[in-house]
Parts: sequence; structure tokens; C-alpha cells
Amino acid sequence: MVPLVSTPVPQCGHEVLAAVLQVRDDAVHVLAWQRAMAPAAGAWALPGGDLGPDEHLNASIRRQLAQKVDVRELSHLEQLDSRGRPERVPGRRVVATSYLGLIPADADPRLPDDTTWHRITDLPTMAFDHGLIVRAAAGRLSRKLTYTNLGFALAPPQFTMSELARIYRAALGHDVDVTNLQRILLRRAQITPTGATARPGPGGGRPAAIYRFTAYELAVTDPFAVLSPPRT
Amino acid sequence: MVPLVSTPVPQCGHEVLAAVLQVRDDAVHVLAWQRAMAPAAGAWALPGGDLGPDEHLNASIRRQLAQKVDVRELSHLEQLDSRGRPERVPGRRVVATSYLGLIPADADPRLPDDTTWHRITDLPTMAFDHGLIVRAAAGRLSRKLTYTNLGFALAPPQFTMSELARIYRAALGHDVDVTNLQRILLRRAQITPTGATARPGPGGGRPAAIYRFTAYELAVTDPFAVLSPPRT
DNA sequence: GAGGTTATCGATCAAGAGTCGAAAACACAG
DNA sequence: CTGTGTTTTCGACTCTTGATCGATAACCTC
Repeated sequence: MVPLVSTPVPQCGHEVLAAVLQVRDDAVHVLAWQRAMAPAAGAWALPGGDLGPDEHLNASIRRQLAQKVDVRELSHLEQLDSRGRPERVPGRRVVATSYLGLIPADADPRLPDDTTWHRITDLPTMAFDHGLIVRAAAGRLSRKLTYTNLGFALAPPQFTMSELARIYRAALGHDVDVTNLQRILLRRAQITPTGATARPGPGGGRPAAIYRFTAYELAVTDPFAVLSPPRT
Repeated sequence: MVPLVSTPVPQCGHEVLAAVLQVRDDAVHVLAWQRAMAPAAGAWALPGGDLGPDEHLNASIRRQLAQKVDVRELSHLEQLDSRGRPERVPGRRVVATSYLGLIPADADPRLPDDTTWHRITDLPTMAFDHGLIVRAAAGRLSRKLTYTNLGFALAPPQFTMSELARIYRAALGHDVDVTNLQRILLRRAQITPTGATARPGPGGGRPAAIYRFTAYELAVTDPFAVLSPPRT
């Protein structure tokens, strides 16, 4: 797939990288692949690569990602920031534009042999500054989760409130009250009851209502807008 | 691809740009200079230029800005985003990383002849995609003003509440109640009374208390954190 | 002083969010 | 079929934040 030797040096020292996050087993994971060659052989790296000579940034990150995971599984993709420290990659000056990618909690895409999921709380040795990018991505995710509808990108198409709360718990890193979560997301019209109910597990319990997200595109929820325009 | 004049071709097609904003006469203005040469001759452009071969992004934007304004006047500088559409600049493929810069309302820095302030509500013909960057910068500013202490970068070192409210009005684009603003910023401990009072203008009026910002580095104010951790 | 002007403070109202416990709806065991 | 345990759901309550408005304070000029 990737040529091992004699890669032509790209004329533009610019690369794109993505921290693709997913909640798996109640913990946020990031997609990474293990480098086989120098530099940073053995370390884990984020998917990405050099920007093509006449390529859009968005097109490039999608193309690079496609080498590691089925991009159709991606529920969200947004730009994070750019890093240009000359020494961030030894031996070559390259500016990196990083992205945050999300995959719904129920998906389990096929991955190449060199690629696996890693808990972001227990990262292996990461190549270059990729560890910093993962932290920036996780921070962006948890903050945006509170004032946007970004949950749609983490949750499966259908879910109960308990399942959704577990996802939020993992992504936010602290406890989430189910009652509170339900009221907030309902009031914001972020989620809609489908009418169906889930069957209780063994041992019983009241069957849970099944919800879905109302929209699947990022939207900011006004409510917490402070210093807002007059209400008249 | 080949440059029209004999400027040395940078080895990396990467530039940095800054939208430097300031509140002047109750309106947000942006610093721009008028291009004399093709491409986009006559159009107004943001300060910026090509990234040096071994230059940090932050160092580069400061260096470029220094050509148009005294960077010591800058009260804040943060990265906005990167744009890489191949056609964003005709004749040359260049990725741009944009920045938001702020200058306190009372400063009036010396500017080169080709450089002036423009109201962002009434922009002249902007070169390339620079108009989009100005809008992104203004949006970032108004949003961050509500949930951070970014006001410190817009306000002069000392101010009365009326003066501060006028600055906020301009940056937010809507009315701001003085009483409300005072209470919110005091409760958040963003501002501190200096003890001094301003002399009333002609016609009298109660002398206004003089405040200053408590801190001069960006800090997020928690209060509006939704789905916040349990209060116990 | 009297009237006009501006700033400040307090009381009140409304809305969003966190907490808690009771009730609802199920499975399973006896 | 009934009682027990489990999970979900709903409502009442409290707390905090922010918006609104009127009253008071402190100054000017005449």
C-alpha cells in the first residue's frame, strides 16, 4: 500500500493528521498505527500524510484517512489547529494541520494490521507531537459536547438514555446524571423519542425508551449565551 | 507557478495572516493594507506573508505583523484556522494559517502609508479570501467575549463601566446593559475596582468608578459549563 | 440650593441546571 | 399469582446565573 522506499519528497512540506476518536467499552479511544521505519520507528502515529500539490485540506485528510479506516464510518470531521515548530519532525520541516474525527460508539470498522485503538488515558509512546494532538482533540470533544449537539457523532443511531449517558460519561471524564442529561437534551431538542422501547435485560427492569438524535450536523445550542441580546 | 517578479520563491507554500481587530469609535475595525501589485492589485489585504524555512508559526506571524504595526501594541494573538483551497490565491498554491490579533481600544499605533483601519461592517474589496478570515475573526471574538475574560484585550488599562459597555456593545453587535455587565464581570472576578473615580464630563453626573481587568491572560470562565461534574 | 445628568445599588423575575426520591414497568422466583 | 429486585422515568425542589427595573447617590451648571 505505502511505498517503503524512494518516496519522492513532496514539494510542499505540509501534512494533515487526524485524531479519530471513538467511545469503546466506556472509554475514549484513538486510532493509531505503529511506525515500522525511521524516524520514530516503533512509535504510534496518527493517520495522515503529506498534502498533495493541488489538494484541498479536507480532501487530503479524507484521502489519508481512507488508508487506515473506512471513511464512511466517520460521523464527524473538523479542523483542530496547525503546528509548525521546525523541530516537530526530525530531519524534515513539515507543518501539520490536525483534525478531530469521530466514529459512533457501535461501529467496529475493519482496520489494517498495523492499526489499532488505544485508550487515550493510557497512550503508548506516540511519534512526534501526535500525543499533544490527541489531547487537544479530546479536549475539544469534551468541551463541544456540552454546548453543541456533537453527541450525535458519538452515539449509535438508536440508543436508550442509559447507553447515551455512558457515552457522555466516557467522553466528558466525569459522572453524568441520566435524568439531567435527558432533560437538557430534550429541552434543546437535540434528541427525539422514537416511540420504541428496548427490552429489559435479564433480571428485568423497566423497558427503556429508545431515542435518536434530531439532527446529524453540528449545531450550537444558544442557551448558555451570556451577555446575550436583550430579550425584548 | 512561476512568480511574476523576482521575489525568491519560498520553499514551502505556506503563509500566515492576521486579522488584527480594534474597537474604534464604537465599531470594530480591522487592519488592512492596499496591494499595489498583481495579483489583486488595489484590493485590501491582511498583514502576513510567507512562512520562513525554519520559522515557528507564532514567530512568523509576529514577524510579518511587525511590518505593519508595532507588535508591542498587541494585547492578544491566537490561531484561528488554516485554509488550503488550491485556488484561494491565483497563480500560486499556498496554504494560509490565520490568526486573530487584538489591540486595546485606546491605542493608536503608527501605521505605514498603505495601511489603515476599516470598519468590519463596511469592508472594502478584500484580496483573496481575506474577507472570510475577517468574518471568522470577528465571530471568534464575539463568542469568546461571552465565556472568557478576553475583554482585557479590547479594553484600555483603566476604564469606567460605561466605557467598557461601549466596547462590548461594538464587539458583540448588540446592546449591553451596564448594570448586568458590571455584575457579571465582578462575580467572575474578571474586573477589579481601582478605587479611583473619573471626573464627570461637562454637565455633571455622578463620577464613575474606575476599573481594571484582573488578569491579562486568556481564561475561560467555568460558570456556563453545562453537563458539568457533580457539585458534591 | 434647584434641576439636570450620570453612575451605582438593591429588589425582583425568569430560566437553566443539579439533586433527590417516588412511581412505573418489567423479570424472575417461589 | 404474588412478592421482590431491577431499571427507567417523572416530578418536585433548590441553587445559580443572568436580565430587568426602579430608587438612590454623587456630581455639574445655573
